[in-house]
Amino acid sequence: MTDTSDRSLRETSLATDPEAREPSGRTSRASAVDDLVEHIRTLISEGGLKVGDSLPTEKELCERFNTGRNTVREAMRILKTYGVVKVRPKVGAVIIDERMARAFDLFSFNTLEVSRETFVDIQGFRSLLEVASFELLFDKVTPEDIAELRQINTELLNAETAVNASEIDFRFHTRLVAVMGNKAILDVYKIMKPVIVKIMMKAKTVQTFATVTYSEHAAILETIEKRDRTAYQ
Amino acid sequence: MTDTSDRSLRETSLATDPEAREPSGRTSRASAVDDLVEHIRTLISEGGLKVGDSLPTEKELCERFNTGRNTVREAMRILKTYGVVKVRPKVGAVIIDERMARAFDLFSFNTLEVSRETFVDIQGFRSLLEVASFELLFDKVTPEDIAELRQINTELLNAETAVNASEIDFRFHTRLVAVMGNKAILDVYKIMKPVIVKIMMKAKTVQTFATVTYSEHAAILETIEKRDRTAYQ
DNA sequence: ATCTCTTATTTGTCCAACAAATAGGAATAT
DNA sequence: ATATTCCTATTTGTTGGACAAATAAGAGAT
Repeated sequence: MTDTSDRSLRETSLATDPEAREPSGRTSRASAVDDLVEHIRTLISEGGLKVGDSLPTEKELCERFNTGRNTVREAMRILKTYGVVKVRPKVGAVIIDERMARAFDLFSFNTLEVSRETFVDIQGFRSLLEVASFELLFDKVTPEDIAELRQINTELLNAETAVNASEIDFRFHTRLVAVMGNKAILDVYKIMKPVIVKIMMKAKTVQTFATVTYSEHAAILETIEKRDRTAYQ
Repeated sequence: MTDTSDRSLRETSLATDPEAREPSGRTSRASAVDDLVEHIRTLISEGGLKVGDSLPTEKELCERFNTGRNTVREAMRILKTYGVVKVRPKVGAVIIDERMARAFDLFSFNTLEVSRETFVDIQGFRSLLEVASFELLFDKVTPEDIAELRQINTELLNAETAVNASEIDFRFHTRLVAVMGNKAILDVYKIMKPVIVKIMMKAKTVQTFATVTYSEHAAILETIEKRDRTAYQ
């Protein structure tokens, strides 16, 4: 960059402190990337940057912190994964705050199989969520919502596989939750999708979906339409 | 790597589908890095890899998916940030599952303020959760639970700062949620802790915590003890 | 058999080049 | 003068190569 002589002695003057920089308290002293993330972090807080503000360009960050561009990119990649910045070509990195959504994204990363306990827990969580939200639905639901829900439910009759039916089933319930207009709840619900779909598929055939599940949905819609609160449960 | 001729035509054969690969449903078609993350993800699930197993080396990933090493590194950086892999020099990347810890890290990133919408949504979600869980509590709660809850509530009287009081307040509610014995709900609740604490602190002084909040908690405990379901709401 | 040292492999960082996207200005047409 | 189109410079996205740092595994010495 500015001078080409020092490859090995990397910036030591700007480093805050070598130890205990990692959030998780890793033992090893921070890498250049972790250092840089920390620097950018202080850059944001000390500079009083808020959502919507821009960060310096990659090149400027290279020069300012005397580091290579790939290092800058890896640091930015971390921030992007955190949901703290959003990067577009030519525009650069602007600060956002989608950390909540990203936090829930973590769980959609279903590389590991879901343990039986988690399975049960999420099932409980789901029913809790839906029962609780039922009260709210009455105040929020519109005829358009109901029409759309009925449409989705109809698709259930034409589903060819159980997997397909589960997806539709999930869409029905997601749409139901969406009526509440609470993004946090919707996010959580979406994140739990893989597990929920599994739950729905468990011990259900295509016929079951087309008959039992369909009827249940229809009953729910009727109940909502009539605002018949006591009929639920 | 294997062939040096094609710089521009990047592998299209292995790509699952270009659209709607992002969890958050972004519009843009996936970048090479996002593609690669997806590939590695399927590599893990289809290969039946579990915690402790190793991923291919960076070079092997380059060759297998016909991509540059920096792209591989950015993809791995995402996985590291997710808490799904742990990378050490010479050893390579081994699969871990520290997603929960990483979820907490997200909000320790306290440089940003929480946006107003998130604020409102979380508040709604929280009350929903707690109202809904109330029913379940009656069946699950033990005298030990109540004693512990009362102990926590007492601490509220001795809190010196609003921050301190908020923490205690959160601990009370967390403990309440914990009574349900549903880990999924508890996890979600913990993840939202920073936001919830902020909500609790908003427009509350230490006096408020010591009087109003304390009384509310006490009332909740009494209600639970009496199993007086109708008294709630 | 145990220890030490070397070596080969792998990740970490930097650099340079080019491709792709695009914001902003220049040139042109109306 | 205004609007449209085109061009250009800037910035991010991707690739390849080089070297440094860490270290697991094997070779060699005791």
